[in-house]
Amino acid sequence: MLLRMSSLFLRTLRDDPADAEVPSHKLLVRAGYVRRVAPGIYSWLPLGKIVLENIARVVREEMNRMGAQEVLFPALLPREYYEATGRWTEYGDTLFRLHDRKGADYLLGPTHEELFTDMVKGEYSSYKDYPVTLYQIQTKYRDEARPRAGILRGREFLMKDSYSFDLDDDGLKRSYEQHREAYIRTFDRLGIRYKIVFATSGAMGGSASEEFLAPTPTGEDTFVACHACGYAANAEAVTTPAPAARPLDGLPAQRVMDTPGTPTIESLVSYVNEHHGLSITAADTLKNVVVKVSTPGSDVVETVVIGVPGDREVDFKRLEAALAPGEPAIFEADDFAANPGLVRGYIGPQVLRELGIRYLVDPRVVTGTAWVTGANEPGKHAADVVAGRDFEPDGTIEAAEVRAGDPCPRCGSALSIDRGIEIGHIFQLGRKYADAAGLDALGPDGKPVRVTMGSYGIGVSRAVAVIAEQAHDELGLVWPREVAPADVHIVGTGKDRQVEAALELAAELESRGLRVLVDDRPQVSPGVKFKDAELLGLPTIVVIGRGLAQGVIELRDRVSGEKREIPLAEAADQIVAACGS
RNA sequence: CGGGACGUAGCGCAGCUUGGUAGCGCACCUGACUGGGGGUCAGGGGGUCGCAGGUUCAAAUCCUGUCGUCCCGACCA
Repeated sequence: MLLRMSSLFLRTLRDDPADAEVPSHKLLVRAGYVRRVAPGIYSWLPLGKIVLENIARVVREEMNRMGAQEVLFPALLPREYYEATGRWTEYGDTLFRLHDRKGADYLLGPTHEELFTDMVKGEYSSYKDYPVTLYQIQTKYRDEARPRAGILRGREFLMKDSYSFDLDDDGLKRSYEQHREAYIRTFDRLGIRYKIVFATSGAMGGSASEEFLAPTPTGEDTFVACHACGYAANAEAVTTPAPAARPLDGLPAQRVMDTPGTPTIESLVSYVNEHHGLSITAADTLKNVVVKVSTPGSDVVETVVIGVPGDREVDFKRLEAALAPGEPAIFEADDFAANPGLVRGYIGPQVLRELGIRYLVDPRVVTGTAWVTGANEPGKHAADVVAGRDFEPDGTIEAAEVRAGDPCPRCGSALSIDRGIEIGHIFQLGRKYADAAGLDALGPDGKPVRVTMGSYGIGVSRAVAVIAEQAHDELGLVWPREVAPADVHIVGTGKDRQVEAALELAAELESRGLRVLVDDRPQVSPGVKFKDAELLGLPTIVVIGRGLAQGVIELRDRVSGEKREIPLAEAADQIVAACGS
C-alpha cells in the first residue's frame, strides 16, 4: 500500500474543533480521520477508514481463530422480531423507528440477539449441530439521549457482536471462556490497555458477565480495583461486604427527638449533636430515598424506599442496575402529595411495613445496628432505631455510592476507583432469547433441549477513539502499528531531489511489503510536513532532507521520539527492520 | 427531562452594548521569495450573519418566536 499526500483526500486542521472536548475527538478531527455529520454520527475519511478496517480485521481474525463464523444481518429490521421479545417497547426512545411506504413499522437495529436466535432456529434442529458460534461486524443504531465525545459514544457505530449456542451450561461456560481468551488476544493486538471487570448483566438477563474497560479519565464507566487480590468490578456490580448481625439484647429503646428545620443529613447531624447531646456523624444516620419503579411494558409503578447510611449518596446507575429490568425514577413533589405517609425530609423505615411500601437497605444495615433516622413527622427524627427490632427490611440492595478505600468484597483490602470506557462485554445470556424464540435442539433421546446462549460484543468504531484516547501526546496521535493507517510516513523536505528520493524509497518499501505514506507535496514547508506527520501519528517517520546530499536520511520513532541518521544505501533494510517489531 | 452556553466563509473566531457598505486568523487560488519545525511579501476567490416574523428610512446588531448544536446535571430526601 502506498499513499501519497499530494493526492490523498486529507486536510488537517490547525485549530481544535469547537465542539470537541476530549483528546481523541479533537485529534481525530484535526488529523482528518473523521468528520461530524450530525450529533453522534460521523463520516470516515480515507485514513480513518483504514484504521477502522484494521481494527475490524484484527477482531475478525481472532473471532475466526476461535471458530466463530461470520454472518451479516441487515441493519434495517421489521418490528416483528423485536415484538416477540418485548424489546420494541422495552427499548423506548433509544430505538430508531421508521415506517415503510405501507406504514409498517421498522427499526434500525440496536443489537441483533433476535436475528441470530431466529437464524439458528431456522437452520438447525439437531443436537448434533451444536455448539455453534456466529458473529457479525455491523453498524448499530441507538438514539442515545446524549451522544458524547465524537465517536466514543455515537448514535451510529460499528460493533462486532457474537452469540454462542450451546446445549448445556458447561458448554456455555466453555464458549464464554473461548470468547474471553479471544478478546484478550484481540485487545492485546490492538495495543489497548484494559482491565477485565465484573459487570452486571443489566436488562439483558443472564448471569456471569465481564466487561473489558479501557482506563481513561474521560471514561463513562466507573470501576473499582483491588491491588491486593486483583478483584475488579464495574461500580454498578461491586458488592458491599455485610458486617455480622449483632445481638438485639440490651440496646436502648428508640426515642423521638425534635429536629426542626433539618431536612438534610448535614443539618440533622449538626442539630442533634448540638441540641440533643449526641456525638454522631453522617454515617450513623439512615437516609431513606423514595423512588418509583416502573416495569417496561407494564403500567404498574411501585413505590420503593431505599435505605443507605447517611454519609453516602444513592448512586443512580447502581440503583438502576440493581433494580433492572425495573426502571427507577425520582419521587416528585406530586408523588409525595399522593403519599401523605411519606414525610419529605423526615422519612423513617418504622412505618413502611404498615404503609405497604417495600423497603430495601444497604448491606451495612444489618440486624442489631442502631440508627438516627426520620420519625415520619415534620421536624422530628428518631435515635436508636434498630434494624430487626424497630423495622424489618424487605431485602438488601446495592445502591449506595462506592468510594475509594471501601473494602474489597473478596479480601477486605482498600479498593481504588477509576474511570474507563467499555470496549468489550461478554456474558452468559442463558435461555432468555431461546425461550422467547422457542429455540430447541432435538436431543439423542428424541426430546427437545432448550438451547443456552452467550452474547459478546466489541465496539469497533469506539476502539478507534479509545486507542486515540490512550495513544497520543501533545503533538498528535501515536497509533500502535497494527492499527496505524500505514507503517511508515516518509517526509520529503527541501526543493531539490528530496521529494523524488522520498518517492523512490516509498516504492521500494512498498515492494518489500510495508504500508507507506509519503509526503510528496511540493511547495510545502518542512515545518508543516513535520507537524502533519506528528499529528497523523504513524509509528515510524522517515525524513529525507538536507542530509540527502551526504547520502544520509533520518529515522524517527513516533512512540519513543528517538531519532537516528542512517545511510541512504541501508535505508530500506533498516526501515523494514524498524517496522518489523 | 432540567440548567447553562453558543449559532457570522470549509475550520477557529471578532463585530452586537451604542442599528448605517460583513471583518480577522487558518485553509483555498495566483505570483515572487524561502526551504529542518504550522515561514515572508503582494494580489485574489468564497458568507441567504441558523430560520421565521416584528420594530425602523435602514437589522448580524433591537424585540418575539422557532429550530439546531455543545457542555453540565439527572438522587442529596
